[in-house]
Amino acid sequence: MNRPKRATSYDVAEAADVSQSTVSRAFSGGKVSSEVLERIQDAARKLGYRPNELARSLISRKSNMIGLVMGNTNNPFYPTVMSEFTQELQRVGRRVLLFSVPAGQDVDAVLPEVLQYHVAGVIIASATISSKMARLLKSEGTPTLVFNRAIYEGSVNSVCCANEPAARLVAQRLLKAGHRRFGLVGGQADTSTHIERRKAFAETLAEAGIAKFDEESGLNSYEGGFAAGLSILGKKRRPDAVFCISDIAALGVLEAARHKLGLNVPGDVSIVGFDDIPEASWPSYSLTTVRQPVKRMVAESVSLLLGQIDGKEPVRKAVRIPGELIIRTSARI
Amino acid sequence: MNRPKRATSYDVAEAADVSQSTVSRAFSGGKVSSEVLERIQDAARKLGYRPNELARSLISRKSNMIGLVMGNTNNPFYPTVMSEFTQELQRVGRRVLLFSVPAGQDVDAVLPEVLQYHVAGVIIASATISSKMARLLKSEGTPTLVFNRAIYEGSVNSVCCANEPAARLVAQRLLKAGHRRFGLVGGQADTSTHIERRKAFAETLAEAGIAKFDEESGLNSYEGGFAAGLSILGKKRRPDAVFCISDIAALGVLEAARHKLGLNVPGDVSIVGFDDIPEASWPSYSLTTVRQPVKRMVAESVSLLLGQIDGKEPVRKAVRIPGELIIRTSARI
DNA sequence: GCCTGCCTTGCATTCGAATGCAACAAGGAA
DNA sequence: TTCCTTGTTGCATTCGAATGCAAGGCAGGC
Repeated sequence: MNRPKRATSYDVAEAADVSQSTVSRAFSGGKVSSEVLERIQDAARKLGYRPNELARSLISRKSNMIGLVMGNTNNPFYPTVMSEFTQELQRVGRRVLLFSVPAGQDVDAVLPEVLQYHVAGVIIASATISSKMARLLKSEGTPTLVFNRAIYEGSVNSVCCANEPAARLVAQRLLKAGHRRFGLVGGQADTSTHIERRKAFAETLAEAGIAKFDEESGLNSYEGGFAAGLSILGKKRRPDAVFCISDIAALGVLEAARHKLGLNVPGDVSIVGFDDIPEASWPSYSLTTVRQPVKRMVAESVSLLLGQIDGKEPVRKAVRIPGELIIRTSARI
Repeated sequence: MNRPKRATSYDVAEAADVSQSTVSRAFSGGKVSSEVLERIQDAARKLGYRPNELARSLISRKSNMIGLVMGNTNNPFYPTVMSEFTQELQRVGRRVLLFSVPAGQDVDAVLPEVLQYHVAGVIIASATISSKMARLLKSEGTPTLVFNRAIYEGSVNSVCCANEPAARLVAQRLLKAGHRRFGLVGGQADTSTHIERRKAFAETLAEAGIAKFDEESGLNSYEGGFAAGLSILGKKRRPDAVFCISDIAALGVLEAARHKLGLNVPGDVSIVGFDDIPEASWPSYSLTTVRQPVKRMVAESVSLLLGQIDGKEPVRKAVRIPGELIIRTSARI
């Protein structure tokens, strides 16, 4: 590999008959007379010169890469999130350095690697952050934002959906429509999304005098939802309403109900999801669900993180974006 | 932002009472006596030192970042691809610098930006590369791989599905099963996936004496497929078999057929897709389709690119991975 | 005891761009 | 004319780690 040497600022400097410093200033917004600027741009164009971002980041001690750490990739909600983040960050001139958390590992393993790249900030989606890592990030001074997980301690910003009012509303509407036996298909038990949605749902039922409901884990995957659906709806006294912590699990439940158990949805059982992934709106499902406004959440996340990078925003902020109940036909509501 | 200074190799050197060079060697596999190595590792642990990847890449003139350029993100096939690439590259110790091609723009706009980061290689997925860019990449000496698009000229490697035999097989099976009026729901007309699949399909029909078939663009999106389905199946003399260039469009066609036009699938019309996205296997769809073996394609892509980076592989290679016809119930076949 | 050779370590330089400071030119005020 | 101001430009240094080369230590062979 005799990799051809790329043109550097020195090459351009020589060609334009100026010093390297001037070339640098020409490309980073410094003061340069218009006549010289033109000469430099001409030379740069001829040589195919573009500043080396690595050198730039090294000397200026600030990179414009953002580390994006993604956990679970089974759930089609997250590809959407990832793609929104990439586009939004790109729009504001930032680059995305992508990390995925390998199945079975946790974020702690990859975060140090992210930091080796001296990213300007870190976004953690679909995963929580241990207090050990929170401390690490703080001591390194790397602004961090956790997406779609609430952080109850530490100094990390977070943006997530207002889970509790949304879950409460779902329970209220189901109750009001006359449902009496409930089921819940959860996600990972230790995530804030699961905990908060479950808690608000359970409390609302309890307030109406319903102390118990069936519960299964849907693992935030289609297959998990399918299995949970079979189990929860296969019983003699099956629920007449099932609330699912994620749409992808809800679709699994729906398929199991219709195609495996021969149930009518919503005739025999109402099914409600959470997320509003694209599939939820397809006619075969027409899933009633809580929409997480991804675009808004992502935009808010990015602006919060950028503010923190620029040192303007307060250190600790937990933003909650309200969800929206989308009524379709999978529930009598 | 008084960003706390991070520990450098000099700090570690001082703490371990060795020179900076020795610290560097300790972290990059050079020769260091075991006694000294231990001292260095102790000091590094205490200081929380990790080598700065940017400085490393700058001096050694090789980064371990791979630029991943993604086009179309509507099609759920690509999130899968992206996630597989991320995991596979991470597995071999590479990082992914992610770029998305903004809607309406082409790859030419983002490639120069990718190169500013002096990535070790570039993977372009879901988009083609102009010959101008191919020249640029060659002159910069950046190994490049195009995924899921055939490249007919230039010196760029590519990995894609063997589209023609697969499409031919679909046509043959549909013919054999007695279908006589055909429809095709295509993707973007200028992509090799569209062109190759369409061509093989058309040729096979022609060989059987069927010169004409209805054609619509499904835009490789659910909505596009839905609209195409309405148009193509809403006619008086509608096709009894529709082949779709992508699963996501096929699902749109299927929904339109069933829920808008009241057709029975496969009773009234057979529908066949291409990709085998997860949704295709869900009972509501049970889509007969051609599976693109994503894992194999990705693994092959990565190994090809790495080979090129290490200077071992030949410069030009077009790998074709055979697809597999997955028979489900959306087609009488 | 001395020389040879290997192994480990340190010194000095390098990658490519940013930036504080000094030098300089041009223009205006006194 | 002289002095001062303002605006450009260049010089020298810096970021943090890798690496060629030379120096030093130590063992083995003679």
